[in-house]
Amino acid sequence: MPELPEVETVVRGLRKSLPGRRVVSVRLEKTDFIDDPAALERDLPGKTIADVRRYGKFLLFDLQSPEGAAGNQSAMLVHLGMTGQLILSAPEAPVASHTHVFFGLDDGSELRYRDVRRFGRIAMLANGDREKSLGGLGLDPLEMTATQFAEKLRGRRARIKALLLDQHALRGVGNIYADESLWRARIHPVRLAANLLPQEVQALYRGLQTVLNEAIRLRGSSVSDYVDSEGACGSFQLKHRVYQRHGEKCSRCGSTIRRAIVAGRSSHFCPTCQRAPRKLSSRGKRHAHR
DNA sequence: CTTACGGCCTGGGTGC
DNA sequence: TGCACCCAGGCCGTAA
Repeated sequence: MPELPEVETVVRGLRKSLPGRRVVSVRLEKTDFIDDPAALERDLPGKTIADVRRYGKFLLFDLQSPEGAAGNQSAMLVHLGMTGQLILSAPEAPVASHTHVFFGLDDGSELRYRDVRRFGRIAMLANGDREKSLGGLGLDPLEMTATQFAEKLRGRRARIKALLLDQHALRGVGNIYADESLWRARIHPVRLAANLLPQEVQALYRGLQTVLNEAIRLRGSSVSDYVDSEGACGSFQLKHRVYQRHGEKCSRCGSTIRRAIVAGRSSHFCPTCQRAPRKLSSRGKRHAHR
């Protein structure tokens, strides 16, 4: 599933060839994941892609009108959801199943959007819409300081796993990198953010940055459908220590990795390295035997 | 306001 | 061969 490192890898790939390219055509198949399909077909052709950027798990295509000047702040927003792919192809290349959008470019190449589950999203953003769509998002985990991170956790009674996944707190972290960074910081996913010790917050900050940077270096984790803009798999899935490794041995202590539902998501952790808290929360339902 | 949780979207994989 | 079921990420509505 595309999270920060996967989206970053796609963006870096697209930046090698898209800036300066003009979109000459848009062809749509299924459109139920597109905010306004008619607007996409009407407004995108003729625009030049000035830049491609990542914002959390979103890709942002900055667009320029041919005339220059007026109405020049438009952009296209893409979220890959769980199975979304953006792949640069030759127009004559075979079309993979579940390919729903074809962007024809002025150099004769084609950018294709493929999404098996269609949990992704595409939207055209006019001048003022950028703030509306992206303004509520939290800190970028690779740009924040340790102090900003600690500040974000302070006083929060939510489980740390839920907070890591909350895009309004941090932008870009998903299930894989939440579990992997918690393992590195030796923090159990049900711990309340406010109860983390300063040195644990520090360890989590470092764990997040280490895991995310290493995952970017290895071009992301290909666990389901993820591939980069050239259709190639990443390899960070080979470095996962807990994610989807339940039943295997912890590489640090040899205990058996467990899986449990936390914050509505399956969570993977080492029960020895990542100690469960005594009390789950103020309305804990555990009897606390022993 | 904060947090928790269930439901919804979809379809590939799994297990019977 | 079929088929019910699980599960994924994000988001939204509801409840406490």
